[in-house]
Amino acid sequence: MLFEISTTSEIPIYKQVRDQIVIGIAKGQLKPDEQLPSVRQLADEIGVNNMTISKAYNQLKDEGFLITDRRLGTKVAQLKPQPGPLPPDLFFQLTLILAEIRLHAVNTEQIEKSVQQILTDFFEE
Amino acid sequence: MLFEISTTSEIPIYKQVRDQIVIGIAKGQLKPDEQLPSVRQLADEIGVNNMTISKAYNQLKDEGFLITDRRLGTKVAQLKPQPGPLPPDLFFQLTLILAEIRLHAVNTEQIEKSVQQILTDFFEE
Amino acid sequence: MLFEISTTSEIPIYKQVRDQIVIGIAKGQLKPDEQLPSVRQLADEIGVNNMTISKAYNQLKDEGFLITDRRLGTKVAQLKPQPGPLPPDLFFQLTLILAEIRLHAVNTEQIEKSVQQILTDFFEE
Amino acid sequence: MLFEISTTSEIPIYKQVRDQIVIGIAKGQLKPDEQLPSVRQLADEIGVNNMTISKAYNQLKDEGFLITDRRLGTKVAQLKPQPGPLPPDLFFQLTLILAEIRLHAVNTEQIEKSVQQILTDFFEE
DNA sequence: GTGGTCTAGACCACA
DNA sequence: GTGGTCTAGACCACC
Repeated sequence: MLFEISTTSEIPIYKQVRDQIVIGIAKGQLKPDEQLPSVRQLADEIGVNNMTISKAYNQLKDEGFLITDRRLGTKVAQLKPQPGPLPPDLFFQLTLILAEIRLHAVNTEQIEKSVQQILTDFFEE
Repeated sequence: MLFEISTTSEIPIYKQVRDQIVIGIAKGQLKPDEQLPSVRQLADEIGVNNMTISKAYNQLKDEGFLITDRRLGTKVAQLKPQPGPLPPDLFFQLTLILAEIRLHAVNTEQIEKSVQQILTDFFEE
Repeated sequence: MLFEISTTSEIPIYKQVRDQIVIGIAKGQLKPDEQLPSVRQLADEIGVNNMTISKAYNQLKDEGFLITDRRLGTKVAQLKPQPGPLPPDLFFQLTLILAEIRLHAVNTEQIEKSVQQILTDFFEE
Repeated sequence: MLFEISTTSEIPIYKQVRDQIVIGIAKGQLKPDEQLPSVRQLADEIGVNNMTISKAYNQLKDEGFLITDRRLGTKVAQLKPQPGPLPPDLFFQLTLILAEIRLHAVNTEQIEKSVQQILTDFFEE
C-alpha cells in the first residue's frame, strides 16, 4: 500500500496516515488479519518520525480498526458489526461534508452519484 | 437559529460555529440575503469572545458563504454554482467519512439510506 | 461620469468614490475647472449616505485634487507639478503593487506592457 | 531581512508585515524554500503580539506566498505562474496608483522610468 | 521547538 | 450600530 503524505498540509501527519489506512481497509487493499509494516519501517518509508506513525497506529487500535498481535506485530482487525444507527458524531460529520458539497451548488443527484461511486469502490462482505 | 457549542470539545469553537452555519445554510434555516446576528451579539449569546466569532465569520466570507455589507452587517451569500466535478479535497473527505462508516460494518444500503435522509433535509433550489 | 460602487467590498465606500474620481481625472473624463455633482446629488445617485460622499470630497480637497468654489460648488483643481521625485509613500505603494504582480509570476515585459497600456489611457497635457 | 514597522501608522501592523514580506520575496531577499523567523521570534523582534504576526503569516499562506511545513516551520513558497492576464483587482490597483502619480503632474516618461527602476530591483527568474 | 486557539477588554474606522 | 485591530498572556496539538 502506498502512502501520500504532505508535510505542508494543515492536516497533522499522523492523521493523514491514519486516514489512508482507514480508506485502505474500506477499499479492501488491507484485509482483516493482514499485517501492517512495523512502526519503524513505515516511518522510514514515509520519512517521518517514529512517534508520528506510532500515534497513528495507536489511534487506530483505540478505534478498534487495528489490533496488536504479540507474535505478528500490528494487523487489521475483524469488522465488528455495530447494531443500531450511525454513531452521532459520524452522522454529524457526514451531514457536514454533504452540506459543504451542497453549498457548492452541486445538486442532489450528483451527490448521490458520487456517493455510489465511492461505495462501489469499497470491499464486499 | 440555535447554536450548540461545546467548549470542552477538541474542535475549535470558531470551527463549531462555522460548521453549524454551513449546515444551517444547507438546510435552508439560513436563506440567501438573510442577515446574521452581529459578531458581538452572537459572541454574547454563545458566551465566547468576539474574536472567536469574528474568525468564524471571516472564514465563511473567505469561502464565499457569507458577505458583509458595510451598511447592513453580515448576510448569507447567494450560492455560486461551481462547474465541473467535486473539488478533490471534498471528494477525499467524503471518501474518508464513508470509509469510516463502512468500517463500522454498516452495509452499503444503510449508508445510502442515511445519505438520502440527510439530503432530503436540505433546501430545494 | 458613472460610478460603480460595491457596498459589500472590503474597501470603504468613501474610498471607492474617491478612487474613481482620481482615475476619472487622470483619464481626462473630469477636466480641470469642471464642476462635480453636489454631495446630495451624488449621494442620491449612488444610493449612499451624504456623509460618505462628503468624506470622499473632503479627502480629495485635502489632497489638492478638488477645490471648493463658493459660487459653483466643487470643481476639479488644476494640476500642480511637483518638483523632484515621487513622494515616498506613492513610491512605496507602486513598489508594493508591482511586487504583488511579480509574485503572480508575471514577467517584467508583461508588467511594462500593462503599465504602458494604462498610461496611454491617461490625458495628455 | 529587516522590518520597518510603524505602530502609529493607520495601516494595520499585520498588513505592514505582510507587505514587507511580499516586497522581500519580489526583491529576492527572501528566496523560495527559505525559512522565515518563527511567529514568536518575529513578534519579539518587532515588539508586537504573536497574533499580529500570526495573522500576517496566515494571510500570506492563504495567498499562496508562504507555506508551513509541520516539521520545519514557515517558508517561502514556490511561485506558481498564473496563466492569462492580470487579475482585475490587481489591474485596478495598478491603474489607481498610476493615476495618483499622474495627478501629481508627473509625466509619462518619468513614471515609466520609476516603474523600470523598481522592476530591475526585483529578482530574475 | 513550531503554529493554533482563546480570553477580556480596549480602541478605531465606517456608515 | 457594525466589523477590524491589537494586546498580554495562557493553554494546547504537533513533531
